[in-house]
Amino acid sequence: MPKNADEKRLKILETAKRRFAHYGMAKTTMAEIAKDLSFSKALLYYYFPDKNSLYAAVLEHVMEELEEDITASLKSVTSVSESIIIVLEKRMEFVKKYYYILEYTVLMRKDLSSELDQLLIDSFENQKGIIRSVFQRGVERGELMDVDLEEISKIFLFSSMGMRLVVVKDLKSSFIPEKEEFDAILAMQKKMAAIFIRGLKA
Amino acid sequence: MPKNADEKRLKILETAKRRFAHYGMAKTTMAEIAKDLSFSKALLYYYFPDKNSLYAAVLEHVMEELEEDITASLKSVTSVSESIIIVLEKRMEFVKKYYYILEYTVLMRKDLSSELDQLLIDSFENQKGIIRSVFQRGVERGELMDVDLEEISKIFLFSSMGMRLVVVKDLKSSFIPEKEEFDAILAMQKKMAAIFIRGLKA
DNA sequence: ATTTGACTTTTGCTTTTAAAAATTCAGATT
DNA sequence: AATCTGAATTTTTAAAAGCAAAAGTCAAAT
Repeated sequence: MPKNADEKRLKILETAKRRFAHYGMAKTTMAEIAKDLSFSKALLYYYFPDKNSLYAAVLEHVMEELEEDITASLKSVTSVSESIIIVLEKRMEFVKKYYYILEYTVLMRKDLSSELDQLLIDSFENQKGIIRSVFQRGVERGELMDVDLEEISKIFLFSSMGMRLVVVKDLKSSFIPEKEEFDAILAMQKKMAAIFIRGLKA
Repeated sequence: MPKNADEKRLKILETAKRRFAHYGMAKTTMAEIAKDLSFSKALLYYYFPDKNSLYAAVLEHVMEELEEDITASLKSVTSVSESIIIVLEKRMEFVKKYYYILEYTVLMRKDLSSELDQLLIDSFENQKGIIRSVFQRGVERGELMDVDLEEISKIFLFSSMGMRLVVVKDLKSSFIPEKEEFDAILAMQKKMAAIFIRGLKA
């Protein structure tokens, strides 16, 4: 049972997350979220100014979760190759788990509130930062040659995210991709990463 | 002045190409094409069964032009790096020139006639074939290590096409990308290619 | 400071429908 | 017979109207 305001806010966030992850933004109503919690609809508006902000908060929450997860997993690893594999795997794991929240939002990038849009940009920058620090450690330990880290991490991220998009374009009829498709893309991303990293070796 | 049927067919194709490249499929009417040529609308239907087929014929024509252009340019080059750069440059040149016909069609991949869809698949395979033969020559001359050519060329193509898509997603409001955007993507693709190829060196 | 039920405003569908565009065809022309 | 056309027909598209559902507001209660 929530005791104070902050806890209640969090409860709303979690319930909304479940709904959004399963049905997406458009197919989730504020009334449904309220009903799940046995709150009044108006209460949701007491804690969040509007639906968009609630969605943005959920998205932010998910992205923080991903970042923390990746950062924690990277602690125990040193080589660039292993690190990148972990990043790719974690990312795909989250994409699978929160498909509607993550990819669908990215795909709908056009006609998105500027708030959400900024969040996606931040997320991209964040991912790039993670990649960059991985490469940076590689350079520092002499594993990789000295390169423009900012540029290289951007290029790497574009390549791997891009591969994903090429395949998404292919998904004709069905809407939610199959597990096999996720796996196939991940396999390609890993292969690409291996070649890419080899190409950066000192 | 067209003298026979084949010439007239070609005239139609060229006029349609101009219209489609400039205004896209949806904003080009059969009546307009006919008017450009001072033909009757019905005559277009004598040479092409329907609008879709005409569009498909135009797309095919453009893709053949691209392939021939690339193949010819590759004749004089031997190194893998130079070859890939040529492929990337030519491809971007065509994307710029026939923006609506090429990218727009790819972007609209969903809800496309199966005829057009097949054409895009063929085009993709074709591009992959070109890349593969470049890599193959590299392997044969001992420049590159021995790899699964089919797989590697697919991965390379996905990466470079994907980078393009990531950026296209970014294009918020405006519809036709600026020259600078094309150039920026091309620069990234080249950089990625350089690292990728280095990663494949024997 | 929280919470809600009742109320107002927006948004997102159908349905309607008129115009535009695609497509067909009977017959003319070469 | 192969080409070609004007006119007619069918299909799409796009704007307008109506309506139900969902978003969002607010005065009053706890």
